[in-house]
Amino acid sequence: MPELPEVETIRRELEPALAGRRITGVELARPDIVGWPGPAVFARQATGRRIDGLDRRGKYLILRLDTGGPGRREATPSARSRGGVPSGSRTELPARAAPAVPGAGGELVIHLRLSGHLRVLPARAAPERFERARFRLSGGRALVFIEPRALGRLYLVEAGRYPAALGGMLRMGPEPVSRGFTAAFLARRLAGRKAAVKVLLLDQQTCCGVGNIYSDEALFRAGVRPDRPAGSLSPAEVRRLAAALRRVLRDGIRWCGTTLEDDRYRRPDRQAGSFQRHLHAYGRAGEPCRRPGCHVTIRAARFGNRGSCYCPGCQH
DNA sequence: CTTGTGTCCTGTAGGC
DNA sequence: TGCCTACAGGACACAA
Repeated sequence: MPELPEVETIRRELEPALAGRRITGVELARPDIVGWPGPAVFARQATGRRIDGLDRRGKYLILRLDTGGPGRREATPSARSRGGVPSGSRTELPARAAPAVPGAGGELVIHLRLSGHLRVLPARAAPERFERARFRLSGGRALVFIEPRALGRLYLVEAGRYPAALGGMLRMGPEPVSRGFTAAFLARRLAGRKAAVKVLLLDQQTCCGVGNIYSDEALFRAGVRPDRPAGSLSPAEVRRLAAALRRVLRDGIRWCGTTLEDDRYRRPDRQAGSFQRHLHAYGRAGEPCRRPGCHVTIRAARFGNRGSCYCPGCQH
């Protein structure tokens, strides 16, 4: 499942292929994956705009778009349907100039949720299995959004102006790989809370970009059990946890993310990431702890309706 | 404000 | 073989 390191890997690997390209058309195989605004408005307003660069915030990937203002090239209308696609299963929207959006340009925000993938393919490539949306680009290629579970979402907003559907973007805490993410900040977030520390780590207001894999790994590295009441951590444990979060996420980026057998995450070029080789806790229930000298069996448990794995020998 | 639960969505795995 | 259920997971809505 794409968490911060996976989304950051995708951002880095897609940027060269996307930056400077213009969106010449949008096809929505599943209009309901558009979270904001309505699918027709989304497609119309995305069309014709240039991708200036890619950003990431937490698990959100952001395609920075130009203003769609003066000097914008009129997009080429394309009613040509692609071969082999049953008409009707796909909403083909006419490409038309969007009304100029005032201000600093737009953002095409993508959340991959649990199983979303992005690929850059020849524009006329046959539809991928589970393809939900396709952005045709200048230069003869297309950005394809593939999402088996259809929980992932696409949003189109004016830069920085997030609707309620994207309110999490505004409430999100500091980037855990940045200097703004300090032990003092984490301590404030955990102080006085009775909820399991694992549950709070998954809260994007506490540690944005963290999901189940990296929270389990950070807790392992910090030597803290996931079910500890958050407020019960000592200052030293909070410091270890803040450092572990930062390091585990950086390591995840260094190894280009975690690709498990279920293939829920792959890099845009279909290569696997390799952080799975460095996992100590996540997905290892029933296997022996990998820490030298510790052979305790990794245990599985559920907190806050979520699976967790931890080592009873290393985590207290 | 905090905490817990339900919802979305669909492929996969397991039981019988 | 085939149906059924449980499960996975992130984010949000809602209830207590």
